[in-house]
Amino acid sequence: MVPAQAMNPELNDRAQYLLKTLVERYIREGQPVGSRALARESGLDLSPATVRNVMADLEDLGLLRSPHTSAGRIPTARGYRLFVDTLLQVEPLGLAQVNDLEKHFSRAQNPSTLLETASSLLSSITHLAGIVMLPRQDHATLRQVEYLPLSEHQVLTILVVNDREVQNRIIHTDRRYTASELERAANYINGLCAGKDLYLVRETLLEELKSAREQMNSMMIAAIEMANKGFDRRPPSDDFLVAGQTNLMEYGELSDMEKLRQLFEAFNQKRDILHLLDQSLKANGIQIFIGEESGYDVLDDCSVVTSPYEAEGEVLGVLGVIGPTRMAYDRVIPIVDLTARLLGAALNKQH
Amino acid sequence: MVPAQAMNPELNDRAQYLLKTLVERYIREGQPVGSRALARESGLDLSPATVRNVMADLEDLGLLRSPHTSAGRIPTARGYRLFVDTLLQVEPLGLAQVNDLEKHFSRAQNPSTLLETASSLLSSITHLAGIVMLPRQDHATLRQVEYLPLSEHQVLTILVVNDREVQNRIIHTDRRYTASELERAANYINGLCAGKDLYLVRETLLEELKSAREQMNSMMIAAIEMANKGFDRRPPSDDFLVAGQTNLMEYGELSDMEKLRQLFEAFNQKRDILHLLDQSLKANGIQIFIGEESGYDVLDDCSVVTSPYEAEGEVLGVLGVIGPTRMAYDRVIPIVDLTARLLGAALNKQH
DNA sequence: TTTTTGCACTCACGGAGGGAGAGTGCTAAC
DNA sequence: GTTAGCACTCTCCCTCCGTGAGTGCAAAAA
Repeated sequence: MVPAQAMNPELNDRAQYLLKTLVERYIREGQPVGSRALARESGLDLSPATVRNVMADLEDLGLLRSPHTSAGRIPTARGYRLFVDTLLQVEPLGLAQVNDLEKHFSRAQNPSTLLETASSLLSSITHLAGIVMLPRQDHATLRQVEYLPLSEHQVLTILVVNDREVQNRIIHTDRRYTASELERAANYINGLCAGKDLYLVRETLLEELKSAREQMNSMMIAAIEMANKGFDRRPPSDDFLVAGQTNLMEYGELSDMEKLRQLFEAFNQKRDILHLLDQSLKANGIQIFIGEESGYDVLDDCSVVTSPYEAEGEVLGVLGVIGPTRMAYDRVIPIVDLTARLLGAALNKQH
Repeated sequence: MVPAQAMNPELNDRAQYLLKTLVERYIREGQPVGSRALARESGLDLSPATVRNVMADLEDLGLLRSPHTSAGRIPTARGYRLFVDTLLQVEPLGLAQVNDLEKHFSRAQNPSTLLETASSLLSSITHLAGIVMLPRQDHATLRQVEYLPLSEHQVLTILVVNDREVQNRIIHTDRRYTASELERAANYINGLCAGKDLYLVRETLLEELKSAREQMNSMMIAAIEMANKGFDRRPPSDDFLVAGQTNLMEYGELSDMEKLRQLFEAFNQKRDILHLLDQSLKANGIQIFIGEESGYDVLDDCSVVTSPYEAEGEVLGVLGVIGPTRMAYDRVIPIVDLTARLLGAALNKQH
C-alpha cells in the first residue's frame, strides 16, 4: 500500500535488502538469524558488525526482535508486513502445477464438491489449513419452490436454486395451511419468480405484496407473506469449510497445546474466523493478515492469506489458508490466488 | 462377560479389591500408584510389603504394569477390562441431572439439531469427545418425491422423508426426460409409495418393475428404473458428528503431538471410527473398547464407550464418547446410556 | 503358609555447575 | 561509514548429585 520509503524514511536500500534476506532465511530455516549468517547470506561485502548495526536499526523500527539477548533476530508482524508489501517477489506457478489443479476441479460433480476440492487442495499443496467460505446465495437463481404442510403452524419450504442445489427450511405460520392451498401458493410464486435471482425474488414479492394489499386480496397477502419467510435474507455467509487443520499441529511455533486448542476451538466456533473472512469479501484481491493484525488473540501466531472468488462477475465468497506467520508467502500467495480463480471458473461452468 | 473367577482362578477377593482400589485411584489422580499409597487407601490392614506381593501377582497376570522400575503401577487394558466388567459400580445419575438433560433435548427443533444436541451434551458433560452416528434411513417414511430435469443425462431427485427432512441427489439417466414426463413419473411414484418406509419403497418398486415388464409397458419401466436410482440403498450409515474434539488435547496421556494428530486425522477420515461404531450397532447396550481392544493403532491410548439408540423399536445408530483409557467409567457409562435413551425418545416424539 | 520387617537397589526428577557456541553491544581505530 | 576487537550474555547441553518414591528379596514373625 504505502511505499516503504514513505513509511520508514530512514530505511535505505541496503537495510531493506538485509531485511528481505533475513525474512527469507527465517522462513526457510525457522531459526533466529544472526549477523554473521546474514552477512554471509546477503552476498553484500559487509562485516557482521556492520550488519549488526543495521539490524539494531531495524529492531528500533519495530521490524525485528530478538527472542532473547544472544539469539539472532526474527521478524515481527510489522517486519513481515513490510516484507510482504514491498520486498516479496512472488514465485509464479509452473504450468504443470496449474494444469494439475485444473484437473482436480474438472473432476468435481457439483458446487459443494467443488468447494471441498478447493479447500482440500489448498491444504494439501500448502501444508497449511485451507478454508473456503460457502458462497452467498443472494444472486443464485431460483428455479422452483415447493411447500409442504408439516403441523399446525409449520410449513416446510423447499427451494431449488441454481438448477441443482436444494435448500430447505421450516417456516412458522400463523395458521394452518392445507396441502392444496400450499400448492396454489407455490404455483403462484413459481410463475412469478422462477428464473429470477433471490435478491430480485424478494423485491418482486414486496411489490406484489403492495399491490395485493391495494386490492385487499387477503388470500394473496397471506400467501406472499408466507413465501417471504422462506426467502428471508440469510446472513451473507454463515459457514465455511476447513481442511487440513491437523497440518497446523506440525509447526513448532504453534505447538503450545493450550494455544493450539484455542485455535481449533476458533475453527469450531466459526464466529471469529467468519468475521475475518468477511473483511476479505470487500477486498478486491489477495488479502493478508499477519499475526496480531487480525485482531484476534487466537491468531496471534498465525497469518491468514485470503482471496475472494467470483463467478459471473459477482463475488461469491472468500477462500484462503491459515498457518503460522512464518509461512512461505511467495508460494502460498499465488496458490491461493489461482485456486480462487479456478474455483470461480469451475462454478461458472456449472452455471 | 466371563466372571473374573473363571478368567483368573488365582484372583482372590483381596486381590480384586486391591485392583479395584488401584484403578479407582489411578483414574482419580493420574499418577502411578505405589504399594504404600494403595495399602493406606484400601483400608485393609496390610503392610505395603504384602500389597507389593499382590501387585506383583497382578502384574504377572497382565493386569498391571509399571511405567518404569521405581514408579508405582498403572492398569493395563486388561486391567481396565476386568475392572469395568466385574468390579465397577456405576454411579446412578441424579434426578436433577436427568431433568437437565431432558430439557436440552426438548428444545431441539428437528432431528438434525437433536443429533447435534446429543453430541455436544456428551462432550460437555464428560469432557471427552462426543460422537453421534447419523441414523440410518432405511426405515424413514417417504412422504413425497420430486424430479427435476437438469441436463441431457441428469435428473435431480428430491425426497421428503420423515415429514421434515429433505434429501436430494443427482441421478444419471440414459436419455433426456422432459419436465412433464418427470412430473408424471413423480405422481405415479408418490401414489404408489408415499407413506411407506424406504425399505418397503425399494421392494414395491421392484415388484412394480416386474409387472411393468410383463405388460411390456416401456414407459413405466423407464420411469421405475429411474426412480429406483433415486432410492438406491446407501451404506447403513456413512457419517457421524463429533463434538468437543479439543477436549482431548487436555489429557496428559494423549499430549504427544504426533499421536494426537493421527487421532484427529482418524476423526476426519471417519473410516476407522465408523467401522468401530458399526460393531456397536449390533450390540444391545453399552459397549466399551479399551485401549488396544479396538484394534486401531490410533486408539491405543483411548477408550470408546458407545450405546445404540433406537426409536420405534428400531436401532437407528450409535452414539458415545472417545477419551483416554483413564476416564471415569462410572460417570461416563450412565451418561452415554441416558443420552442414547433420551435421543431415542426425542426422535420418537418428533416421529 | 502368610505376613511383615529390614535392607539394598533402581529410577525419575530437579537443581547446580560448567563448558561450548552463537550472538550481541560498545568502543576505538580505519 | 565501516570494521576489528573485546567483554558480555544468553541458551543449550551435558554431567553430577541428592532426594524421594518405590521396588524386590530374604529372613524373621505370626
